[in-house]
Amino acid sequence: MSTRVSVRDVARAAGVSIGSVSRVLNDSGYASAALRKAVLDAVTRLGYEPDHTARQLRTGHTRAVGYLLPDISNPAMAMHLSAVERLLREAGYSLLIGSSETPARDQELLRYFENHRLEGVIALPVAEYPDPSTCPFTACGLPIVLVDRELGHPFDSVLVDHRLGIGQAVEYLVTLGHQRIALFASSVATRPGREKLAGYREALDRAGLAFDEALVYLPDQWLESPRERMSAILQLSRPPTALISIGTHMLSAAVRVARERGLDIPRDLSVIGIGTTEMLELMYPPVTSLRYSFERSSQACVRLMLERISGAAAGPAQQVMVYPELVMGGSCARPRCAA
Amino acid sequence: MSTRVSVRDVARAAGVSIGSVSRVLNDSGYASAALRKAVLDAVTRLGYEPDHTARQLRTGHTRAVGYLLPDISNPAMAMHLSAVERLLREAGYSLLIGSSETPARDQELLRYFENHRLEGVIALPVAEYPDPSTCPFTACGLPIVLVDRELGHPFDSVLVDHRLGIGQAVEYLVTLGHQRIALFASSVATRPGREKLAGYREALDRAGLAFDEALVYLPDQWLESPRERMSAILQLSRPPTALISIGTHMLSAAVRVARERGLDIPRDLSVIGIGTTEMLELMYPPVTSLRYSFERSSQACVRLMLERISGAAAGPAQQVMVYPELVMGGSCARPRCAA
DNA sequence: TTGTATGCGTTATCAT
DNA sequence: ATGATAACGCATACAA
Repeated sequence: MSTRVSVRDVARAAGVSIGSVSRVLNDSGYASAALRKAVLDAVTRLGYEPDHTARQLRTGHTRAVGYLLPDISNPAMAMHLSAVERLLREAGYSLLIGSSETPARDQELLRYFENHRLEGVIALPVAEYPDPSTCPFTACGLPIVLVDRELGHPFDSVLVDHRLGIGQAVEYLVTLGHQRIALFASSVATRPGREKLAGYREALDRAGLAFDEALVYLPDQWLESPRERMSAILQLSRPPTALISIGTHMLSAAVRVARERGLDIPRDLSVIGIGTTEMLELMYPPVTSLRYSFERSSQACVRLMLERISGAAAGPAQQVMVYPELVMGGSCARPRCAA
Repeated sequence: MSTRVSVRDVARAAGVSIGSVSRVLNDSGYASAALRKAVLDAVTRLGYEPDHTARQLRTGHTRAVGYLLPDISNPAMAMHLSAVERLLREAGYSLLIGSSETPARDQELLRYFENHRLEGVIALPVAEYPDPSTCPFTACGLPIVLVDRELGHPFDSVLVDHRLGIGQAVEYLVTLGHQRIALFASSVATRPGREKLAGYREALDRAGLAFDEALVYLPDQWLESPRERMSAILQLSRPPTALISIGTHMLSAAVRVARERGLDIPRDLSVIGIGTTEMLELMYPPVTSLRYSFERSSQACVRLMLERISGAAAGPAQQVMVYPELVMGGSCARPRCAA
């Protein structure tokens, strides 16, 4: 591999100074038409491409942001990542990804991002830090946009209104006549699970239904699998007639257990999924589900990030709320023996 | 934000020269125990972190590789990406991702990666370039590892033996008594579709069955949706009794059409999916499917890349083959009226 | 309008 | 064994 051509080579070939080359290429300062042409000709002739590393060292900006997430292979996260990457690239930024399965990795990755002089971090921390003084995000000097997480200290963030969404789902099921509704969601250790549980309880209250702990599965650790829990729930003296569940894994496990027991969907069990269409299309009947737009969420993320980087937003942390909607499928019906 | 601490600050605080600081930190050259301690103390006291950009400019290596893929939100690709990211990071490298939906973007991204001085590129090009002289990958000076693609010019690559996999799937169905087997896969414009078609034809030949073009759907453009095609296929005078299909989207669409027509799986239609467990678990009965290990594929990718970067592999391009296996579910049965 | 010179933070090559 | 200094490729303040 021959050594790359630099500004110096271009300057020599064009018979001008390196300063002039730089000025023409960056449209900074004055440059006569003749000089301009000479430089541009030399550039194309030599196939010059500026070295990003050197420019970076000189100007101090990398035009790159980091994306910290617990698990890239999670389909929902991958879709969000995908949209963010596209939007940032359109804005001239590139994306460095880092997966952080543990809180310790959060800190490590943030330091890594800082040392690489990234200009900001979009993050879905795997855990929330109750104490701001030990929270690595608080300590990080970079602009940060949180996705559906709360970290005590106020950060720019894009939040999904899970509370509202679950409320709608529960109300819909109640309208159909359901009184025993199971909820499978993620741990209350992070915002999505916490808000879903809150929305669930609020909606039950509004409907005058009792909250039954036995019907909710919000695993902190996976001591008990969704399969096991679903089995136990179906053996209750008063089993649920409806299920609201997140994601592909939990939902598929729960539904399979139900079907293995001979239950028909929606005749014996109504089901509402939470997630994207794509994955849930596989089920038959198509599952009624709670969805929100990744596109909108990603746009908000990128907007907040760019505003913060450019300094357009210098004030306090901003929150953007994204609203889910209930998309009707064929997985819900009136319970068989409505009370 | 206060200005960062540099080697100079550390040197001053430790009462030594910047050269000594660098030597201690990089374990290069000599350093007495006393000097060593003084430097290390100053480093921790000031919280010094080396600037990656400057180091990069000086040493010429970025310890970063690019990952070029058509679509991050594709679950299979996301899983591969996820594993690659983890393995590379363990080896001290970071990953810059770039999604390229069109061939024009391939070139743009590769140039981008070159200018950013990445040390290599792992790529799943969206299209294959028949003419090596117009292939941007051939022009790219960086080490390249291709994932399940062939680009004429020999590149390091990790390939899946789709031909073998489809062969197994067809043979299994033939053993059950099927004679009309439909195939839904990606376009023959890239390797996966091409190899699948080849494996399909070979297996039919071996079984003494005729190839019927009407039963294969390998869309180049999506002029016709999987739904439409499946509808047409089921209206044939001799409709298929079995279906082999890739991915979540095609498979779910095809299966849904079949079910809407009242067909039962596996009684009226046997189904073999190609992809990962996770997604296909949603179906009931669980779908028999062709799988290969993303972990193994990713490991091979990273190994090839690191060998090429380190210079350990200086010879001709290497190919690593990954073999799929048929995982039994409950979506296949003998055809209703076996000939 | 253009050329020259300095510095970004490191590493590495020289002296000492 | 350690300290001074050049150079990586670029942008820019300043001189011309």
